[in-house]
Amino acid sequence: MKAPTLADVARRAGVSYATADRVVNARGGVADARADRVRQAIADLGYVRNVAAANLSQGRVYRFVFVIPTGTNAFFLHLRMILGAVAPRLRLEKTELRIEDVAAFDAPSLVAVLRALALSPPDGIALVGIDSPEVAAAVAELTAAGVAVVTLVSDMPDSARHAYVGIDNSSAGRTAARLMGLAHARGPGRVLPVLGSLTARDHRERLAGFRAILAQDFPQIALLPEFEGRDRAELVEQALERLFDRGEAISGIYSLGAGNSGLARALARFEGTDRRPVVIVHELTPRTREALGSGNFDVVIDQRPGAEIALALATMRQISDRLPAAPIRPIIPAIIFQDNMPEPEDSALLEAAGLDHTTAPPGRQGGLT
Amino acid sequence: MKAPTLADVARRAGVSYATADRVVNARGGVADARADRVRQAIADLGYVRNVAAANLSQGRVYRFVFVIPTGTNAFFLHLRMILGAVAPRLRLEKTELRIEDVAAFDAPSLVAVLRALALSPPDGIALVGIDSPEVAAAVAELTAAGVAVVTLVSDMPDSARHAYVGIDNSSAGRTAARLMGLAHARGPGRVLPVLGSLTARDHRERLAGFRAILAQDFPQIALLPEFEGRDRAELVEQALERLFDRGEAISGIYSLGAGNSGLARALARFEGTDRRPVVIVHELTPRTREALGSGNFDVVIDQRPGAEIALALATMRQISDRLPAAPIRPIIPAIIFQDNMPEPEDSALLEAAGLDHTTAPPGRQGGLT
DNA sequence: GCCAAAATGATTGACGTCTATCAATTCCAT
DNA sequence: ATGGAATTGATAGACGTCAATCATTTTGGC
Repeated sequence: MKAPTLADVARRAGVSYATADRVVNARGGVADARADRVRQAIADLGYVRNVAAANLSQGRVYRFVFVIPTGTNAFFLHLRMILGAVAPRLRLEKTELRIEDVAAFDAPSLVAVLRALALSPPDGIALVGIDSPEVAAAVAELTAAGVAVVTLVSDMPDSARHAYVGIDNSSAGRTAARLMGLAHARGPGRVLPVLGSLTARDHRERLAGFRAILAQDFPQIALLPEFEGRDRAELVEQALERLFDRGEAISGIYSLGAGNSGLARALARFEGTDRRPVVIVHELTPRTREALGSGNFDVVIDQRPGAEIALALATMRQISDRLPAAPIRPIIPAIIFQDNMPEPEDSALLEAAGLDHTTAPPGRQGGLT
Repeated sequence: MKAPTLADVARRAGVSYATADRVVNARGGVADARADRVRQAIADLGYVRNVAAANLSQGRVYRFVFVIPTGTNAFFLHLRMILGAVAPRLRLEKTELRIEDVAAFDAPSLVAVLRALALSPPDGIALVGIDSPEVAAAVAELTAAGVAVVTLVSDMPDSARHAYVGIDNSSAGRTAARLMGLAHARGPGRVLPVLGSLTARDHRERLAGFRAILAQDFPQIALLPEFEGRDRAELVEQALERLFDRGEAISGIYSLGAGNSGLARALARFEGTDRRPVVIVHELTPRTREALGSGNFDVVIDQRPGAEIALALATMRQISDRLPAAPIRPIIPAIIFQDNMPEPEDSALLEAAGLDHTTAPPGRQGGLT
């Protein structure tokens, strides 16, 4: 009834425990015929190695590295904060987290970091994908070396990464278009997309999805040429000021990158009027949170960095444990209005910070603590 | 550098391993003075018991029970399907899942089930809350007996349950109102709420949230009296037919319970016209999925049963492990349009059916969902 | 048919915890 | 002070795996 152990496998295969162990841990020095019998026995019994016992015996520690872009991008700052907050807890689970900095949108820099990591390879690496053959090559080297590699936020589908952890960006763009259309009811409009850079796959995909649905279902809404703000607030602000000054009629703005504090500032001129465009942006940050609350933004599409980190960790651990990979499904983004803003994580994290691990079992002797 | 063991604790407290063990496992028979010294040593060293080692030594199996309402409610059928699909892989993690049936909306029946479970108490129970003192009493007995109890989908805040796993229903109602308002642009309208039963806390909360935002931000939208459809499709269908026949001008429908196939049928008459009301419903099911796809519903608010089950399991396991409880945050519902429907789980589940495991411990650290 | 090389078996000590048993020591009431 | 009870210590076996060692058997080349 209970799960078979490696001893059971050995018995069934008619070999010694030592031989069975040589096979499962690929130590070599086993004749093919015997190795096959062992593998057959594993299949017959449905043996799955007990990872907890294995880790216990080895005193194993998982070493995972997150490679995160530097800069003032609020989303990545948030990601860093969450990583910092979960790190102590993870240490209890024998998992060490490290953050490596990398310049944003910079393939050579990312390659350099990855090559440096390859020198003493960790168990897993999570990185924000960049479309570049050089990066793909570095990833291939890492996976070949047995490192679990997952792309975070932005994928590299043509690389050897084990999995992508993030939202379906095309779907997010379509969702934004649907919301924009809904908000225009059946009336006409002119909508401006603002993005960071078309070289970023996630931005490209969002824009494409957005365009597709607008064209398909909302022909009465005109699409203005997109503005590349390089995720920098000043650039976004200036560009919008210019457009507004020129008297452009803009009924909606879809900001699918960062730099939204610039957007918020540019919108200040509509305060109190009812002529503010419908505004849909990505990522819940202190700024976008505030703009939502004050009624300056309408919708935030948030990729839930906490969920992404949890999934990335679980995925890397699973690969490290040599377990059959579960299919990874995309993260479902949160669609947030002023009415359903989740509590900021900070408070919850603080709460969790002061914990006591000492409590006795609730049953038995009433051990008060 | 490495984590302290119980032997370290004993040494530091100047007691034997046996005594330290008596304290952490509350076996009794330890003088207060000594017990305090042990607890002090635990605090000083930051000792956390190694759950994996403990479970290994005991050959421990977690036994968790989900108490799920019977009937044709598509959401609960879906929940059952997911539970069935995850059960095999959970077995690899020494976790046994059982489903107990209970009549829907029926407090006495739920009490009976809980009392029966109390006879040989499992490690954890997840149940759909019902507001009733008798149920609360039964829950209190279970938690007192050391069972981890979580409410699923609908909470019982005044009971002794350890945690609630589900969405913030009031927030969901507000979100629905915001979407409804957006879709009315600035024009007037008349909106009909359809719900299952006002005795269900989740339904009550959704309705209250919906009303609050409509009243606050969309005064031009009139709120029709809500219809209680008891989550039954025929009742919903008949009621709507009657209203439509009577020529009621209805610009929006918020269906916050089940029975949405009836709603879909009643809406058939608007096919091809542009006079269909804006329709917002809860829960992604085969029916609502189809209605979204064919353009008969506009929005589905889905509480992501898969995420709920994963969080419920992680929570029950954590309580069973006597670990400091991480703050549980509400599940963030998915807001789904025809453009961002996730792939049906079935295919992924089939794929995963063989082997794979991982329930990403999503509640792990505050903020990870 | 001999020898080295390769393959296999047997066994042991970790890892950290739980459970159990038994011996030794305190404590307390009489 | 004495005896019984309560407390404390010491220790061993089990859980399933890994890593290592050493002994034994088989294989292949000549």
